[in-house]
Amino acid sequence: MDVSAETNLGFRPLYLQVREEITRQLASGRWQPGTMLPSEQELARELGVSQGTVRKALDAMTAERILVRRQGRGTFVAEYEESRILFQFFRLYPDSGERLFPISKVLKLSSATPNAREREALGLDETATVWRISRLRYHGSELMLRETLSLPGSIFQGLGEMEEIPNNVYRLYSQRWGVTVTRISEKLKAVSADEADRAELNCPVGTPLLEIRRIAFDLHKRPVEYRESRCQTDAMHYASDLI
Amino acid sequence: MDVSAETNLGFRPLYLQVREEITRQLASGRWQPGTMLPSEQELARELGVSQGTVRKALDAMTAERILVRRQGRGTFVAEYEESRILFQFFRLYPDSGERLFPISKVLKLSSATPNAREREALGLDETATVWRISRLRYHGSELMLRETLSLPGSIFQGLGEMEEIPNNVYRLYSQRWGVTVTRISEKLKAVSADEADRAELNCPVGTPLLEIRRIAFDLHKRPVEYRESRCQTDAMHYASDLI
DNA sequence: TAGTGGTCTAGACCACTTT
DNA sequence: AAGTGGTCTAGACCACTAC
Repeated sequence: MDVSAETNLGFRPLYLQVREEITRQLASGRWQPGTMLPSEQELARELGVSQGTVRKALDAMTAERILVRRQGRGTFVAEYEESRILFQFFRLYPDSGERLFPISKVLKLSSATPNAREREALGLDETATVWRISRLRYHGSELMLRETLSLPGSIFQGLGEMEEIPNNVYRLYSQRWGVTVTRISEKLKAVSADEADRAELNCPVGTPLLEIRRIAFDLHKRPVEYRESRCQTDAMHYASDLI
Repeated sequence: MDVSAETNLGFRPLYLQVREEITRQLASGRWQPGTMLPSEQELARELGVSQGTVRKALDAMTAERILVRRQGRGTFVAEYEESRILFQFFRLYPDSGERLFPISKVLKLSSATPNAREREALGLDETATVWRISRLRYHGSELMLRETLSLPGSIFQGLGEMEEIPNNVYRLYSQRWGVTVTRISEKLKAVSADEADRAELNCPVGTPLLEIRRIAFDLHKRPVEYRESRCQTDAMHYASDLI
């Protein structure tokens, strides 16, 4: 058999290996959100590759929004500032007027055995536990949606003892547990308001609501949050850009 | 005044100029969808820049899904095959089972003066005309949604004389009018089925429906299609990935 | 002025496809 | 074997920021 005619299956570009190594160091906590990475030249020396190869890795991570590069300043670990949450992770817009960061009011924080949907979304079994956070969210003074967040107890240890859950939970995950949310997958349906919706959202039973089922993934593509939201869309809409 | 301290406002990277030039030639019809572009080396010679600069331009256009690059074969103008439509431009999925390209049944094709929403979406005024295509769409044998497409009469001349509108309208736009859809923006709401929905979708008045208002843009970022869809989501969902 | 990322070039070599 | 895109390197220079 002529070896030269074979396909080289084991091939893995150097810049992808570099990206993985930088991701590993990031996950291990070498650089905190908001801090600067070493310069391209320095990383290249550290890793024993050329500066152009480091650049390709950093560019890929910038495209994934894990890093932020600023010409003349440096390369930084992305933070969960409100503007980023608003633009990257939140697709609900008011039909008219200014966009505001949603205010949250927590109704309940509890621990439970995961139900079927939580198990499937988070890859858990019946022996696991989840935290459940029920909350309402407001756009300004307008009640917008109600939702329940489900979080694996194994990852978010001690969550139940928190006195207050902030509006910006992704920043909390990052600061308290080192969990970096990088990708989100959402499934939408139109549903009818039930009795619970009526009680919490103050709308008649039967009102059409937008139901959003979200799974959030971390740096290692591990599911870390499952969320079910039910949203009134008479004055809001969900925006989606297909590129 | 020290010139060296000023910011260089007029700066425009060469690879962006190259991208624009290639986009211009693409829009002018030099290469049809599915055909191969000249090699990087050849384009570099034509345009008087280095091969690396051409590569950067082609990579950017590939990221925009205008081009498709295949190692060992060449760089091709993206086509509107069904798989691309399904993955890039169509976000509705069955809750279970296989995804199918939606079958369309045209109910009506007419010409009209644009209403307020059409004027705003397509940037038209009261003196313009639009084509309106009303149709039903099926996933297999399952009726999924009803929708109306609105198209500027000035762009899609002669559309009214067509005997049949194919399922894949973006391929039609491309083949017949040289209109290349590259980006789509959608706004979603949950609404209640009205009398017209009942009649066409065969569902009770009051059923929650997912309403999708879509604007499609061409190579020059010009709006070329406005679409309002109303979809039953008891067995389907709308998928959205936030990255 | 020094340091950072961004652009541009040139060339070598690799992986993949086609002939 | 020839031709394509993909990777990797090295170096020069540009644009931007901070000091």
